[in-house]
Amino acid sequence: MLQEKSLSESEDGFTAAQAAGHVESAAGSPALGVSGLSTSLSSPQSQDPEQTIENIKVYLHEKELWKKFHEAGTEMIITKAGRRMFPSYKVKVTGMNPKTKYILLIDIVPADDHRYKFCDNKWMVAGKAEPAMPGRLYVHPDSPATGAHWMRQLVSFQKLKLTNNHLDPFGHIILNSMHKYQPRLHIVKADENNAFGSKNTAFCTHVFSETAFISVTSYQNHKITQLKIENNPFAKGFRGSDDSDLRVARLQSKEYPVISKSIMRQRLISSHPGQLSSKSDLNALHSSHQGLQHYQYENGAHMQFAASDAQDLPLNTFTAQRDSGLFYHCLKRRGARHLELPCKRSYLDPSSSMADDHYFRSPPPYDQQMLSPPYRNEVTPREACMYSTSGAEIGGVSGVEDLPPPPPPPLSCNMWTSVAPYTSYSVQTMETVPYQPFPTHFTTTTMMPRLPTIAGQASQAPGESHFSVYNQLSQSQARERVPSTSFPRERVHPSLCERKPPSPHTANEFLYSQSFSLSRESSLQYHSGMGTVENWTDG
DNA sequence: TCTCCTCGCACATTTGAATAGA
DNA sequence: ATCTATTCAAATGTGCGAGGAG
Repeated sequence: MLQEKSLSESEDGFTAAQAAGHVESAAGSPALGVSGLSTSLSSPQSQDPEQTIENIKVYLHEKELWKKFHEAGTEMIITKAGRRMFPSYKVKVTGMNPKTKYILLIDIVPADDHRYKFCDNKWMVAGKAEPAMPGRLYVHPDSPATGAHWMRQLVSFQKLKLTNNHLDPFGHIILNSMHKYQPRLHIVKADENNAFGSKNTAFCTHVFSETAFISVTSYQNHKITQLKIENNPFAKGFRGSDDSDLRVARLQSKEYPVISKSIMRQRLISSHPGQLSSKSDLNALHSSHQGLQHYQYENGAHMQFAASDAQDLPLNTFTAQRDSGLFYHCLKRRGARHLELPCKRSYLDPSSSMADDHYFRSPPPYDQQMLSPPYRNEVTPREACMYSTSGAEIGGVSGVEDLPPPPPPPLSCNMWTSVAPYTSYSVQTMETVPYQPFPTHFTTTTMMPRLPTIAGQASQAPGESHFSVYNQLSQSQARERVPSTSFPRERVHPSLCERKPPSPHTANEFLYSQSFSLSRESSLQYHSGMGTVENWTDG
């Protein structure tokens, strides 16, 4: 998995905007059973026209499952300690140069600037979004690795975690609850230092519209709960049987199975079918986006987004909201499973989406919202507040393997940054809520595991983006460094909950932060500042 | 009263160390 | 001594639901 080290110096920070070239669409491959959007930037470094980065194609794994969730309105739980995404983000990558090293990373950007609420069994705009959470990147732990490695098997980001803890010390991606987000996959060509800090760094971005979701602290839509339980092995305990129903009922000191609140809510909602039609722009959360979007980078590079197999995508979703007059028998565990309830018809009913498309044609599709003209927010002053290690400057430093491990990240200066909403598309929308400006910059923090070296961070001039580097702690490691209140689980021994300096053993995992900037004019632009990430080695 | 969030719980899977056997 | 397979406990990942904050 890991490759040979390269300790030569790099020159500059990650300057994506310097990566000239264009982007082309990538069609899904039915043979692979996966498909998705694909965007890429060509690189001036690319020598082999057959192996340029724009030839990389990415296919979303378990797309059918994603679509199921998408149709129901995907929700992702966020917790203080961090929660994995389910379905997990897994992709099949092709078209890489087998010998070239790449870095794969994910960021999650706001899909719009709204806050939502789940009302009358549908998502509705509840106001303006909270200030954007500090943008963070999740770098695949295998990064950097050769194209052969990435293409050998599925690339899984299942360990990515989402949190609503603004002070999260673990490097989890920080989100606001009840907000809509869009994950994006970035493939960055590693430079000679196995980093992407050099000039002419090539990268491409891939967006799968069906992976968009609303972050919640508890599930709002019963359909999503059921889908999670049915598909997530860890939730198997909530899959009921008659026996288990009785067992649970006994555990709950009830003679008979009970009906959960969610079932009751569903029942209530179902009894008011007239309220189920939706004007929420979230209704469109799941309509497919077809067509190609073309973007120009400030350096002249172009980018296109293509719904590679948009024909496979459902026209829309939130089936429950559509079939207002219909009922289905929903099953509920914890006592209520196998009780026939007057809920709406099953969301698994494949015919439902076909029959009820018209319910969603009026409101702007969710995808279209994300395709809406970008908006601009204030750039928060916090953006300039970045954690800086005591190590060497990021830029142009090599051989930092010899540096002592950096101090643990403070609770969190660099985390207060703004995040640009997802603005990858720019088609007109029927959105009735006017878009607000979106920030010209957003800073992201990158987790860089398995890196044996660490580099410091250059000071940052106002308005400039940069990288900051510090230890990325594994969950267990991090638990040893934060107050126990962050981790209610009893298994965390109190004595382990004190903050303490990272040991040399933990120094091989790093948390990088970097800044991207997005400009309204170019729809999607990546700027780099003075900083750079150094020595992404294979340790 | 309502919405949203936190926390502890039970249950399941995953992981990794210890052990046995070839 | 090494490698592989098995076992088992700990760690981790789930949704549920009570209760609290605002």
